Amino acid sequence: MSVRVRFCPSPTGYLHVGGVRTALFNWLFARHAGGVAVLRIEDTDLTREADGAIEQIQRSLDWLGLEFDESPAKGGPNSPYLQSERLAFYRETALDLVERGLAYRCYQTADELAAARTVARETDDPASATRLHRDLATAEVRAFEAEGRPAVIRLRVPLEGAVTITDLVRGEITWENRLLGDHVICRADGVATYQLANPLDDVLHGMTHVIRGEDLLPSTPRQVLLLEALGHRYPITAHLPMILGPDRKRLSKRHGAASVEEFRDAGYVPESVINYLALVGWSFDDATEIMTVDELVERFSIERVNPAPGVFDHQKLAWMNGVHLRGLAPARYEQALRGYLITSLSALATEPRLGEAVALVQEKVATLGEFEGFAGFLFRGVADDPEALAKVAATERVAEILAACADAIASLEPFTVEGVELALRNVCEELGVKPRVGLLPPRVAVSGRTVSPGLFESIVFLGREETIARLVALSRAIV
RNA sequence: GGCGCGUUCGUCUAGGGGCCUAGGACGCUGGCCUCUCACGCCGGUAACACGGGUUCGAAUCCCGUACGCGCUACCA
Repeated sequence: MSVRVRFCPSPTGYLHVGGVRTALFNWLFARHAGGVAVLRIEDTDLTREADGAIEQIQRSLDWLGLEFDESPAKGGPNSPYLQSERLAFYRETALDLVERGLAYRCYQTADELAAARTVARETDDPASATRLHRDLATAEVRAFEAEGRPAVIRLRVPLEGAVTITDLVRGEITWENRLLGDHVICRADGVATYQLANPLDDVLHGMTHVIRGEDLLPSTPRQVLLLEALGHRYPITAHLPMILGPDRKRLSKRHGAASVEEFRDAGYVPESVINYLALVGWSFDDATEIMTVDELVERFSIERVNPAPGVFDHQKLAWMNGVHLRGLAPARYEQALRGYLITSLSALATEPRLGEAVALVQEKVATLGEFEGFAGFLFRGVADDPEALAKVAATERVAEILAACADAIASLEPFTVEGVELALRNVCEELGVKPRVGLLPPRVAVSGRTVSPGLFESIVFLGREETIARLVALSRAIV
């Protein structure tokens, strides 16, 4: 049977790092196996739904290039992919289980439940609190109904036996049924809970594997039991390790950037986000780290997933982003850069010569976010940096150097990178100053800063007139 | 409290009984290269949680302890 997996976020907010990793591993697993990846939205709890969350999740996946074969947006042969569109069916299923005695109505109020729980907690049967209405007499049921008490539906979990799974990441795991308790599969308002909707949809969507976070591991036995009651077999599972913050707690917004969009807005490129995330919890071998998406697809295997949780390392992601940025084909770099500048509402976004500037910065910056500060002078005036100004002003014989540079540039022929380099080095030699000293004034004159892309390339990019104008402007500024 | 999972350098990891005086990468750091920055190159730093077993031999297998995390909702 061909592989079918799903990524099923609930639309409670943006797509966070942990979610992306789950989406990515599912996607890699499917693509590697030539199977199908499904995107399903688990929106059974409308009260928790955030406006626009579905669109935002889809947008994030699109930006990353993780294309799902079946999804709410795309549709597919197993519609719907939105749980809110299948509520009636979940309810019927729950009712059917009640009919068959495999589930039952529980009329406990929240207070009663809470009280029972605290008591049961101290006993050797802590799950008993969930079973209080498991065997209600008909008269009692009638009384509750007459009272108009709302009821939830609980699954009648066997008191004996155990559930054992063989997780692809963790191996064999067993839970005793009696410790599980009778969990709620349908709320008092008639809407199914995750414990019913999720496994049922997995069957309806023909899932062969369930690849999800370790936080969901404890709900596996409940879902296995539910599907058994329904006469289905639970898919093969693979529970991925959690992604932690530096404090070893689950990664969240308080640890800094936690959503895909934040990384995009910080100038990260999908190539590196994917590569980095693939490596938290998985590795190919003892040395390979930098990989393209295609290579990841080819090399990914769930067996090599590490069961231990991992700390998200911003620094390593930043480094990796630089590596990918440097390796990007110029056209792709320009595309990514323009996309970045557009979303960050930069005026540079429409510059026609952006592509030419790529060659000057590609080796220099680790994120697209540095572009504007680093290379903005190529498109507008020099940067305003008093410190740089002070530093040139303190340089010996600045005026002389600037004048000589201007002269050299003025008469230079041909006006090429090599030509400019030769000319400026000659200026240094004639004035008897080392290049690292002599090239500082023209660098500040041209860029406004002490740190810049290659000086000679920058000068050629700006052109003869503009360069001379800037050299002159600086000499005037420092006298 | 109960149940479950986990534990190799600060971090991500390789390792699945002898190849390990534990390898790679990020970070930090010394140096080289160099028009600044960055890249690159050479070097350094730093780990098998602890205690018992099993075995000729354990980072690797088993048990226990400790610690961490997750779950313990009419949230997913």
